[in-house]
Amino acid sequence: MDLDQFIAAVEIARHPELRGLPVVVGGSGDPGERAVVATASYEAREFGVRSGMPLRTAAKRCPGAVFLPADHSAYEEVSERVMAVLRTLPVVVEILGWDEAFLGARTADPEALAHRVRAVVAEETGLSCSVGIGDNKLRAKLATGFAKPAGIYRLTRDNWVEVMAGRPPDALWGIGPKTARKLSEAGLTTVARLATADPGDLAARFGPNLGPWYRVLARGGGSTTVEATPYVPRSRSRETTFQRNLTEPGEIREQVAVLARRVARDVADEERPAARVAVKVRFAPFDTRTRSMTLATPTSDAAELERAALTVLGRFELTRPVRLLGVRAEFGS
DNA sequence: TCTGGGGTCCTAGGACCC
DNA sequence: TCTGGGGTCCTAGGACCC
Repeated sequence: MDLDQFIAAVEIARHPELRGLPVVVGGSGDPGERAVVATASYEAREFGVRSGMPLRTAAKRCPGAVFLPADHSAYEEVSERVMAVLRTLPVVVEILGWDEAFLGARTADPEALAHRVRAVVAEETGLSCSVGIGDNKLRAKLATGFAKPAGIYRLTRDNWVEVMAGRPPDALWGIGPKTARKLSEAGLTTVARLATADPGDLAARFGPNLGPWYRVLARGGGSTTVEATPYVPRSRSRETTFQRNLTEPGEIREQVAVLARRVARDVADEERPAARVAVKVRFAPFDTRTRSMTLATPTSDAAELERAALTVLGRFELTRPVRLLGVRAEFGS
């Protein structure tokens, strides 16, 4: 189940006068700032506005769009309501993000179940969603994409080859633009070709695990286990892109301390100590580096985490303007 | 006018140990 | 005078996803 234009839909629900208009959500709602599009309504997408695009670019492509600030807590609240509705159905719910979940079910009539999912979500939340049906999670996930918007689509071993064979490898979930380019350099320009590629050659090009895995993906393989077990985070992080680059070392240290204290609050909420601290520095124009250290003893103490972050920061040479700083805490295994 | 924020997992090299 | 094989941990970076 994947909610249609989720963030834009939440905004339209509470600002009904925006229905039918191009709406772009992202940053603090000022198209002039350093920020990107979180979601664009379908009307804005008509103008070529896409998620991840700088707000400035979106404003150029669609000057008439309504720009709204991202309101994370509002989206989280609506998302939780949707997930609660899904749990009232005879399915196992595995949350994949704010707007997505795997629904595990055995049924002779998956389309009937899918219609029910769409109807119940619409009745209880007013939101539209799409449902993909698959005989494993990969196929269900891809089917959801074909179901959009507001539809249902079935992708199984029966129609996998017919639907997928001629598509480029980055149509698969887990193969992005970089890997697609490397695959095409090896002559692997379609899912069909990747499905019959030599596993040894793939291992040599992409690593012992990833390489052969790509071939499995191309054959439509994947897990069928849908798990409702609550998600246990491996790390918590905070980062900020500054509207103006930082150049003063003292200011950089202060901002890292601020981020470290926010991360420490998140760590404390987890009630598990952090075992590792990493600092990210993005130098202008866009050169990103990370440094990290394993703590002598895992800790949740804010002062200790701040000290560790500043120690790691000290290993950077801060002679260039900084556009982003980030602090991440990793939990032990 | 460049390019958010919050995550996960994999890879590879070096250190270190037995 | 030349040196193996296996394992784990640490670290940095890359790629991908929502």
